[in-house]
Amino acid sequence: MTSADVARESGVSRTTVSYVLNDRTDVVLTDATRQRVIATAARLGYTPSAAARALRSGRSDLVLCVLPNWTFGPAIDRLIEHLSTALAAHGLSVLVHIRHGDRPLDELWRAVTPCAVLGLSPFAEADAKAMRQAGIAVVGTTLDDDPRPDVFAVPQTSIGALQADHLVERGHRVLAYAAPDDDRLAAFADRRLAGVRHACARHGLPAPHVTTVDLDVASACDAVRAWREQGVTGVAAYNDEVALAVLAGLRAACLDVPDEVAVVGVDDIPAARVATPALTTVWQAIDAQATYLTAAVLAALRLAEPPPPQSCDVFHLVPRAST
Amino acid sequence: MTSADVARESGVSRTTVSYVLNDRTDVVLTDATRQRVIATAARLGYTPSAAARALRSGRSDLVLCVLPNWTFGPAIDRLIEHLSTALAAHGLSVLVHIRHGDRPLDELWRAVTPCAVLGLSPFAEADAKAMRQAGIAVVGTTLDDDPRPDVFAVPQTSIGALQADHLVERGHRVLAYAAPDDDRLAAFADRRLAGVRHACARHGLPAPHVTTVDLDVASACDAVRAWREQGVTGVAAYNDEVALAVLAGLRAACLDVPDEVAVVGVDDIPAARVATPALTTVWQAIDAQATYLTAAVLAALRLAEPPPPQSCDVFHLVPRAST
DNA sequence: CTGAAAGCGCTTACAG
DNA sequence: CTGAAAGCGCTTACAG
Repeated sequence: MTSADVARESGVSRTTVSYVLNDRTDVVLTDATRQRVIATAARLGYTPSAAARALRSGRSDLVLCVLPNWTFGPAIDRLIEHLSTALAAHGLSVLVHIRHGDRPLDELWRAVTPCAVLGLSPFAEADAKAMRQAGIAVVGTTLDDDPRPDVFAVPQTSIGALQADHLVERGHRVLAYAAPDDDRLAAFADRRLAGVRHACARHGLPAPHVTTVDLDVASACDAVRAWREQGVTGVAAYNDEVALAVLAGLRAACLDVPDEVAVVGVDDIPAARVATPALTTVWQAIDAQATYLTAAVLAALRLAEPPPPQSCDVFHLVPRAST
Repeated sequence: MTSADVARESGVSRTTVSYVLNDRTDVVLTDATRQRVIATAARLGYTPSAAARALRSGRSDLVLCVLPNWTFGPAIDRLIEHLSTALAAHGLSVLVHIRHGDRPLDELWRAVTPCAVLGLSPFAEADAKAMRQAGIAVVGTTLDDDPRPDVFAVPQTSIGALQADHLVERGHRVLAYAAPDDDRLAAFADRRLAGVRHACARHGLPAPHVTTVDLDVASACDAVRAWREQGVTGVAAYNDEVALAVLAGLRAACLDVPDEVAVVGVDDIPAARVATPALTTVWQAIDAQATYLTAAVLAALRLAEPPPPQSCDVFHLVPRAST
């Protein structure tokens, strides 16, 4: 089933079929011809060969979304869903690739020949350059603020700052940071910790006590006891899972939450809401992020204007009983 | 950077380059020539054009993995990671696509021209047929037992049965099933419930009381009260999130776990271990599943023998304090 | 042992 | 308004 079939069946040339199906308004064709070709193509169930098209034009309708190797949260899931839907409206299909190990990225994008690559974790500069040279639209991600329109900024420091500010507002003066026991998360954890640290300095408080907390009660209990000896009363956890472990540790150590120690997480996972006490957490406006990302991809493809600068307002604190 | 460049630089024809780079052992070439071509290709950083290759051969090195629209758990995440690594050893790249809405699948696979499509939720028969006709290796999934080697069976009923058997073993005679409030999960929830139902019948117990439980305390509390009036003492929850909500409901209703009511979940998410009381749950042997899937894909591509029949032993009960 | 040539299906200058 | 032809980069019979 090729464009030649559609041409023969419609009584026109392949050229005309191509013009019609690609909606080339700059070339003059009778409406009757257009209708006929479209109808024939539909009747025959014709789909242009993506391989041939990619070979010819050097690009495809595929958007490659490269994910880092950290655990998917429901957030990423929803982000991709939004993105897929929005880009589908422009005839683009989103394909997700989960990066693992240090296998070279170029093998992949060369194999896919996407029109755009969207990295949800930072790219190596060499990779980004190579892709751009190959004519691929590149949208990268940074964990910090970044004004460039082709960079998606998820300012992790803001998350940490939000957590710390909230604890300070609740009257806590000695804070701790509960870090995750997972190397893949280190880059994120470090940025969030930097946010907590910065906020402490801003409020004239001592630097936060940093402890790695495994996702089990014993580890959390140890951490809690150490913190108590240091006078800690407020804990910012890397995410809700770590925060729930901390809550369990506090329970095991018979400490009252939030009167003796307050805890704040990040993500607002379902378990946070039904924890005892319900967990205060930071919620991300995934929809707003997805909208920005979509606009950034379309702009990089010159299919739309550059997106308006990203709103800083993508994080919200959800106060609950744990603080 | 094309194969012509490599040919010129190596002083051979494009034919020879193609033979060497595709490891055609059936054609006789001097070792010296092979070495030279390989070295030149490496030096020039040559990567064959996937588009041209796909156009020529009608297939690519891409394996398209189609995911359903339900929330990713860490399980899916790890499954894909295993799969990607194993298939990469055969020169195949895994690309993930998350299906949403009812957008037609054929648009996607025609655009990607993968050599294989792996569905992690069941395919429509028409879709599977169309893909096979296009020469694509298809590996499907079913929620039930299935002996076919090109079908990945995740017998959801076994999960429900495992939960129910455990509760019965702990002495419970009146069971409830806590269903999720998410349409996308209905197919899974129904199969798991069928497993619980079947187990109850097998043990000569009344059918389980089925209640939808939202992920909040109020909803869970209502469900718990209703169950108590029906004499329920054992609850099988769709997954750990629902189970944690049930635990919260029981706490709100001042019922003791496990003495008055026992709860068992599915997935073993991190929060399950640190819940109060720690949540009994069902754990899936993702590694075994990934190994089977890999073998199934390779077999469908005729790159390996059909995999041995799937072990039924992919689920394990993790007993903790909640039962 | 190696090379010239055809052809995969498409798009697009160019010539009617 | 429409068609014949070139060419994207590859693989593979076929002819030396």
